[in-house]
Amino acid sequence: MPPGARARVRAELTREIADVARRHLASDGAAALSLRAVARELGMASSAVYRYFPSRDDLLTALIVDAYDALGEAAERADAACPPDDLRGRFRATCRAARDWALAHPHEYALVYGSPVPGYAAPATTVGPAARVGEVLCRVVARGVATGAVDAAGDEEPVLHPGITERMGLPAGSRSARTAIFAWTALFGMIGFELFGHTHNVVDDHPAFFDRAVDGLADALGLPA
Amino acid sequence: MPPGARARVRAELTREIADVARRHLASDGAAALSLRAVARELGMASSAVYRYFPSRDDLLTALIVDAYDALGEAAERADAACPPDDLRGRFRATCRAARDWALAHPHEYALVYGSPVPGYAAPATTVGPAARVGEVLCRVVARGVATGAVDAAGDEEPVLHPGITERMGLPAGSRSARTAIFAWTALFGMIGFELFGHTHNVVDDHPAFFDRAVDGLADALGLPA
DNA sequence: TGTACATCAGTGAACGCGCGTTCACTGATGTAC
DNA sequence: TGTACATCAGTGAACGCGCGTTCACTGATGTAC
Repeated sequence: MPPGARARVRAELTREIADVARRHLASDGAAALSLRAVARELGMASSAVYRYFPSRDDLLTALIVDAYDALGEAAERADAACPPDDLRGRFRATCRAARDWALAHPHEYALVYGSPVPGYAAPATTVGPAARVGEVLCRVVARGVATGAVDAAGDEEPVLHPGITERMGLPAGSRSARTAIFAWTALFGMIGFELFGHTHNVVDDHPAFFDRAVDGLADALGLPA
Repeated sequence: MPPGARARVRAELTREIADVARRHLASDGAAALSLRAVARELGMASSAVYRYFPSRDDLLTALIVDAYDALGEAAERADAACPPDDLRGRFRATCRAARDWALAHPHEYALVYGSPVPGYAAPATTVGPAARVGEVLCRVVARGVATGAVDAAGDEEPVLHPGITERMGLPAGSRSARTAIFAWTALFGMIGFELFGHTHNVVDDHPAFFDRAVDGLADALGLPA
């Protein structure tokens, strides 16, 4: 037996616990997630879960990281499936992927983009995964800058964090960069409103509404049609 | 004594309970709101609260309605303080009022625009109050339509609920109406992202970022500068 | 290869907590004659 | 104006629940000689 035999079993069960927790999250929401219920479903004593996750909050953190990663990966794959210079197509595909993922995983979406869980402070581990969708959008803009398709003027008073504009290859006072970040917030605003029912009796055809709005954002960014 | 003496005391205490509950909500969030804690703070038996609110959910509903109303009133007042034909000014003032209110009442904002409270179904009572901010924006657009400042073309495939476009005095396939609803979702997207910390280390100057984004939305709506 | 020991997974009982809601009740406040 | 009665506010005990976390423990799995 390899020395990692025990470790592998351990990793397996850790994953299994997280899977069950994710399913509970998906059906009942974050507030209803309980260590005891997860342990019950796995047929083990509630105390045994503590061998794998030191506390409920750590389990929650794992789910948050997983949700960000799943959403981020969906966005990245959609983007990667487009020709690199089809900027508008990449932008559209990324936005759609985010919406599709959110509609398919409403509770996981709510966990990361809804109200902060009371008494829970997100650790640094979540920062990287949380940034993935935004970074896809940044890369689209960066490509546009490189090929000259995106306006690189920087005549505004800077409002963004310097690292963001830098990553897009744009000056601090860039209108394009600011618009990209706005598009990012607007994207999740639309998704959240649809998911949480605020557009009920307001929007009839959600997919079409979304697509047109995304095209409007692409226009604002000056992405070639 | 007037016959309403008892009723007045009753109304007073009902308000007092809601006030305490709102303070608890403001400091600890919706999930932590408990009938017992409210009763404790008021120095009464927890069972006594049931004379005023038949259940925890009814108390929550009252708070939700109050939050929507407070936000709606803030938006309406900001709008009303502008000259009726200063469309861009009205739009800007409404958006800013919404942001200001949200920043001042983060937990109440989260209660109504964050994740849906698990196991809670919003009753019809909340529908009217929930629509107030959106209706202010509709009225601004409607005014623009009346004076000819807003583009009244309707050559798109309709995606909105008919009642919405009707209220703005626009045809079903109106680009302006669709953009207005998009602006509404984008507005709350920005506010939510700022409030829930997603723009931390992304946006440095939030008020300036917000103002420029709002101006961008006003541009998209074609509101005269 | 075989034995002695250390490591680790998992158990089950318990602690202490707070919650929403119900119920039979005591008094006080209003109402009708 | 005074009394008999109904209404209502508020009490306090109780029910039943589920939670996160701790702790001393039993066995099984791996390790070192």
